[in-house]
Amino acid sequence: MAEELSKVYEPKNIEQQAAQIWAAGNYFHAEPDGAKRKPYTIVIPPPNVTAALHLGHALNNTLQDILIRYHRMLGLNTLWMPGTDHAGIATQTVVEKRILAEEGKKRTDFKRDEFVARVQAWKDEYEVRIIEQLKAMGCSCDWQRTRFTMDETCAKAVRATFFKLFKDGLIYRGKRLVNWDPATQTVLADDEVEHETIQGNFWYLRYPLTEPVIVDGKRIEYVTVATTRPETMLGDTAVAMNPGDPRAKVLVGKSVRLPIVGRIIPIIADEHVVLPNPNSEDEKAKFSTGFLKVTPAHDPDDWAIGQRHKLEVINVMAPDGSISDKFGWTDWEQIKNPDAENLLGMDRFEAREAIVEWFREEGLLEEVRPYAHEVGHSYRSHVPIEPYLSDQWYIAVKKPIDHLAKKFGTGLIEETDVPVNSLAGLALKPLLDGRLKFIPERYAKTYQAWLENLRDWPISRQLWWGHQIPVWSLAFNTAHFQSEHETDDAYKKEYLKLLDDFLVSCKIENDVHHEDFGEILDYSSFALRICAQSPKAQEALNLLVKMSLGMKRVKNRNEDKELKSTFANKFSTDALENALKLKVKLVSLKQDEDVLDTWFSSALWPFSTLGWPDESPVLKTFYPGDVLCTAREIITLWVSRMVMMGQYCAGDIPFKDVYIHAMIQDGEGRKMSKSLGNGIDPLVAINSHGADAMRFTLASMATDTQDIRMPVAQMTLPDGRVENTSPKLDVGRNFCNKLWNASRFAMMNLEGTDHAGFDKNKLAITDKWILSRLARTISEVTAGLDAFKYNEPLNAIYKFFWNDFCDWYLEWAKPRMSASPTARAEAGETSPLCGFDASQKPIAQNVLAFVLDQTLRLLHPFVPFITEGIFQKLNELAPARGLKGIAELKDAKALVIADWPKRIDTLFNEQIEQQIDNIQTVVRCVRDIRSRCNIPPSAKLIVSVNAPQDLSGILNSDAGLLCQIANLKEFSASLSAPKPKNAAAAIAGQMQIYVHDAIDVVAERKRLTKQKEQIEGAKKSVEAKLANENFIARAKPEVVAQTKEKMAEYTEQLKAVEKHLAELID
RNA sequence: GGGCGGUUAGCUCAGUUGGCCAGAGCGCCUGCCUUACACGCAGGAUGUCACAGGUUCAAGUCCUGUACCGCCCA
Repeated sequence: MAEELSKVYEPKNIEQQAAQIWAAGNYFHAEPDGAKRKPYTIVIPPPNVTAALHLGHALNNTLQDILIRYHRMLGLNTLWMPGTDHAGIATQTVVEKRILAEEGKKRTDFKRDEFVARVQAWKDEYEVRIIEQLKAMGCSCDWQRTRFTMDETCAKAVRATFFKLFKDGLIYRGKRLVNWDPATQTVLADDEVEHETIQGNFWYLRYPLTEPVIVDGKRIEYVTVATTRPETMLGDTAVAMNPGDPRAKVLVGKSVRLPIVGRIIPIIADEHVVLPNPNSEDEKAKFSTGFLKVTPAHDPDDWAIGQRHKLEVINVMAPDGSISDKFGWTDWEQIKNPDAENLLGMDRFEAREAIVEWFREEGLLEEVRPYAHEVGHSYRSHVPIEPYLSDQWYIAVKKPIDHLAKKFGTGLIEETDVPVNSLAGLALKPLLDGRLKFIPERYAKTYQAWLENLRDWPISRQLWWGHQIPVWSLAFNTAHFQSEHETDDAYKKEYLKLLDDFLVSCKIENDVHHEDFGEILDYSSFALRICAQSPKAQEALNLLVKMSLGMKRVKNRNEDKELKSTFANKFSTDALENALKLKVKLVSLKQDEDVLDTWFSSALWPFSTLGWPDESPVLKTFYPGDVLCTAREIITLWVSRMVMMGQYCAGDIPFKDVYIHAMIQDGEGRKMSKSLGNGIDPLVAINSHGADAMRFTLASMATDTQDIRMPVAQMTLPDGRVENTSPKLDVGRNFCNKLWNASRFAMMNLEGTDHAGFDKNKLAITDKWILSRLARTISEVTAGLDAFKYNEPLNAIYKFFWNDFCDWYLEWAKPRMSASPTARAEAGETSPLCGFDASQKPIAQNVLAFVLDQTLRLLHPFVPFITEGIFQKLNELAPARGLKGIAELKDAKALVIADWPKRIDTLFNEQIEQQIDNIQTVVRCVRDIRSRCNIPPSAKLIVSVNAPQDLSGILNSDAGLLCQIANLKEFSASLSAPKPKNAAAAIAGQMQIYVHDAIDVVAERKRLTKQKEQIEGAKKSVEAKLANENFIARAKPEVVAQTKEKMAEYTEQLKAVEKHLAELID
């Protein structure tokens, strides 16, 4: 059977095989077990359904899988919750692009639900691909629990949370400047704005003062503002200057007449204004006049100034970026003049030219200076972004929540303006208390600083793809009541009564919450907003919406009739009656068209996926979770919000540890991206090198730095495609191949292993040595994983497996396991020094099986497929693998659920490790001489060693090991061993090693001279230390002692080298 | 503008609390198809630890400053 194993590791087969075993055993599935085992939970950062996974995802998920598999083997009840994110704007955008490219249609050519269906189809396709990719990477997620941020389970949590927030008064509507793309007429998220440097101008415009003033004896008629966007001056509502400006005393409080427009606007004082300084390095100071035109509706900074000074906000543009009086030019009626009217309808850039020209003609254009500056551009249409004023929904993050005061306390968090019982406080406090930890620690700062300076969270997006905001606005027409009531309050009372009757008769009064009256939409109506939590309440409202529309469009009486009967059936005839009563008084009723920010649903992910708000054993067992593993750009966007919402909704932080991993870059330190074409597709990596190889490479690169570079190289695949891969992947593949072959070799020798024949008293020194090394490795790997290290434990296993186990142990074990003494004799093993003891076979076999078994377990979290494959074969060949009296092992059907190796302190053996180290040194010296003197490997040599008595004794007792591995025919060591004539000599530690009959004098001299220089160099630095009185006096005693020992050793060595060199000259 | 990193061999990176004549893998050079592995074996060469100061008996490691590269937030 062992012969069937291929000579080269072929990942495909073994990946399939292992995946089948895991699936058949359903090992990834977690169920509550009544707290028999400690639970361990990780929720996946749900990948966007926008696109397939890239290498960064591969890293992210590999690291999570390592943690998950490790903890599963530790025996915890381990859940890795998988799923995907709908990624609102990103996904909608890709789909829009594709539809435009393939069908020439725009989003607005579809009805909303038609378009959403198209996005849904995209999502279905990519969700499948993503899950397949994760599986191909070996991720051991609980696939049965796979969630999607817009599925019914998650939607329920979204509704419940929104409702809770709404009820707690944390949700409100407010105005905000958004990134507006006038070409496609959509809002863009900040990260969809690309900053480009533009060669533009500063235009210096004169604004005449309404009354001239005298400053320092000079009469001033106007102030000059500098702007890069003259067209926005139409919306100016103030001119600001720094209060520190010497002219401010006189000018602040005065006003100017805005050219073209004629609006009288005040001069105000604001710290934000940069003082002019023509010699400054600071560009802003260099170009500043000290006067800043303030346009709150068209610039974020000006907006802030406007807020501080309660300035009027005047929007002079239409959504397409043209100058318009229709979208918030509140004083247009007063302004209206031919010069301004001329500008209406002009594109913003046309208007810019026209306005500059106007100023020039009027003699108000003081100067034009070229200026290079950053301008935000739409990543979609590439036109400059327009900051545009619009209404948005917000969550108040610093508002205290009364009913949480009992649990979380009240008051401000020290040195902040964040109330403990506000959303921001709920997220910040656990960090300060040490309950929430970041790894690496430095990222805690990012988190903390963000929360401390947090502004209210805008949660609405003008998109179609996402969770539609569950708020319905009603407007009542006061005209309907005029005969009955005289005061507003009386109207309100009646509206409320009508509404309540409706809600009660629908039995949804507990599922909705409405804001107080108060917002006046226009002179003839009042409005209120209803937030509905349950699908039932939403249905009632939506039916009411439809009925209201039907009423107005009398054309379809059948439809209207049908609606009514549907309503009556779903609710009751009573309810219908109330609905109709209500309907009559309505001017409008509609659901808010916006959707929620994607991060809103993501924030709930750690508990929405577990079925919250339903209290179930699953939620109880697996929430709160343990670790979140993600990238650093997500700390503020996502991590903070999960903690916030976890506390607010589920009453506890969603995880204790946040592991932040590095970002993968290409060899030049650039982000991997589609546009640069420097990305690596994980599936290509898996196909070319194997999933385990990819994981190995990624994990070995995972240190706590912030970036990791992965040189990208093109490679032709077997099917002829040319794809990006990386030479770094070879590292992993080579390791897997080594693992494969060493295991193959081991298994060739394990057939018929006599487990009972093991006797711990017969362990060879090499057995004790490899077990000591193993014990060390187990404790290093375990400690490393517990500390969220990946590269260190992997390195430790790599060294152990390759440099100890394969390079030395296997070589030494070969003869012990070979068929028979006769066979060995035939193979030329005749030296009496390499004696053969038949009783050694089961000892070597059992140790070999044990060490291989333990190695597989240690490696499994990193390279799950190959280790599972080998483990299965090992189970067939050597089913029992413990070492009687040393380490017992429990059987495991599959490695994925096998026990993690236990620390075996009794196996540590410092002395034996030292002993083998000496032997290895001798062997290396012999090999070095062999290589330099061109002695063929096949030549059997005679070697003697001059070394202190005790060391000589040890070497002599291990002569067999030396002979075997260095291919010697004779070996001896003694205190007084002389250097034979024609021998080459090497000096190492306290040993002088003589290889007899190696007579290349030239090579020998070269070698010894070099060694002499080396020793001299080392001696010199040690001498210098010892000559320094301060060193003797102040350094730690053990360091001084160590240095003295070294000094003695170097002195001896130098003597020996010099002697050998002298003899050589003779 | 604020914050956080990085700069160590040709390349990609380790280097724990200062004790190091500075390590690994790849690449390079030499010799090997040695019956597990040429995706391998054996051996070898390779560094002003970005720069300038400082602290210390001792600095790649700690402190200050400079330069360059990168990321995040405004």
